[in-house]
Amino acid sequence: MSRPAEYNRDSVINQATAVFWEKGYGKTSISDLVEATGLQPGSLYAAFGNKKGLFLEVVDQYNDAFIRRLRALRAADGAAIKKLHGVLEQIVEDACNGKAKHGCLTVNALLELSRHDDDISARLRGYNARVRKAVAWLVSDAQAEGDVSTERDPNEMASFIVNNIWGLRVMCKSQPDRASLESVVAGVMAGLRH
Amino acid sequence: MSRPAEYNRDSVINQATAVFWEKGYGKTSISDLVEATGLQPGSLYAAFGNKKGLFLEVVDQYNDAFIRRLRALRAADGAAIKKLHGVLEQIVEDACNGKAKHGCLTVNALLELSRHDDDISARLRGYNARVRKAVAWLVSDAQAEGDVSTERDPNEMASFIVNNIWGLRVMCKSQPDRASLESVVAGVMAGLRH
DNA sequence: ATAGTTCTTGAATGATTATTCAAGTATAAG
DNA sequence: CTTATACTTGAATAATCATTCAAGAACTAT
Repeated sequence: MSRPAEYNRDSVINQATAVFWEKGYGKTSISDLVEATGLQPGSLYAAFGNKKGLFLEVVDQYNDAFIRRLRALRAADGAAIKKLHGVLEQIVEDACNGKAKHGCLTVNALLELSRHDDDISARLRGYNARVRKAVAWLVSDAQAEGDVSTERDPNEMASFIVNNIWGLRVMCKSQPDRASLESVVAGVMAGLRH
Repeated sequence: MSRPAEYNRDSVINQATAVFWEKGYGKTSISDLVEATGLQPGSLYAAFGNKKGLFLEVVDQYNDAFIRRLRALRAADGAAIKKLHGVLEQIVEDACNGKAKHGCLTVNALLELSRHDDDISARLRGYNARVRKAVAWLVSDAQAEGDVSTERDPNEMASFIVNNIWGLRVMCKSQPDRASLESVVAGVMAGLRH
């Protein structure tokens, strides 16, 4: 019935993710995206509407991946407290080996755009709520297993954990030493136990 | 010998601070700064070199003010643990009453520019170290007063506190409820005690 | 083979940007 | 008053940007 598209939508999004992650939204030009994806401006606009539309799909895919990881973690074997510790350690590890030198796409986007763009800030707020929920389930498990204080609500403790995750993702942009990051993790674990 | 300048340098920096804080670096145009300061482009460039030069002075002034506040706090009367609690509560309060709806100028700048600009990221790294030092002194006082666990180094505990400060300043951009923020503070205090 | 549909191309558009600079202006010293 | 010096003005410059669109290309169904 019609000419088939030559590109694969998911891989275009992945290629765009790399550019947005490295340069940020404002500093990524359509030219950059044309170069990274191999699509001409016309095709990009036909497929995603505009620059913001493409960015929203990028952010969605990125966020969904993180939330899926958290949910899969809950279903896996092992103590919940170790899973929580592992999430934080992974962030520290990524920060140290340079994998996170661009920080977190979501946090970057939130700080860059939330002032100017209600679509994006609403989407990121919703994402934040889902992450907190996923973490709260892990906290709840850990409480049931006796590894986390039951004095406070799992949702409140999840806020505390997520706050530290976001802090770490800011911190990792200033090339910190591992000791500083590890002491953040130690502080979080101490805060959870009591 | 020459025509005297009609502007006051500090008040120009203050006016520029308001614009950069609200709009971010990239979205602040020279036109915005001309409007806010009353200086024409030529005068701005004569006084500050370029947009980045003005921004650096803005960031320096903003950071120095926060560090001065921390140091003054140490010299003031009262228990150190209450001072630390007060710093966090102030951030929560600002986040709730909308005073911090633009977040933290420094964190915003770090995330927006650290990838592209070594001058700015180096400056912000130094600033981070000074904040951590000032907080570490307060932790050290609180340990001496018996309100904070002595099991860990004051510098490490300061990293944990600063991480949460940065987290809060990210969080406050997504219009959170007060309960979430308060539970962050509760988590930090629990982490310090044990 | 033809018609219909969708995809691709990439130059053109119009807006916005940081920065420069030549001309004009105000002050102080001689 | 004259001259030297420094500040102020704001239009001009040259670059970059997101977006559009008309023309050409590829595929399917009939």
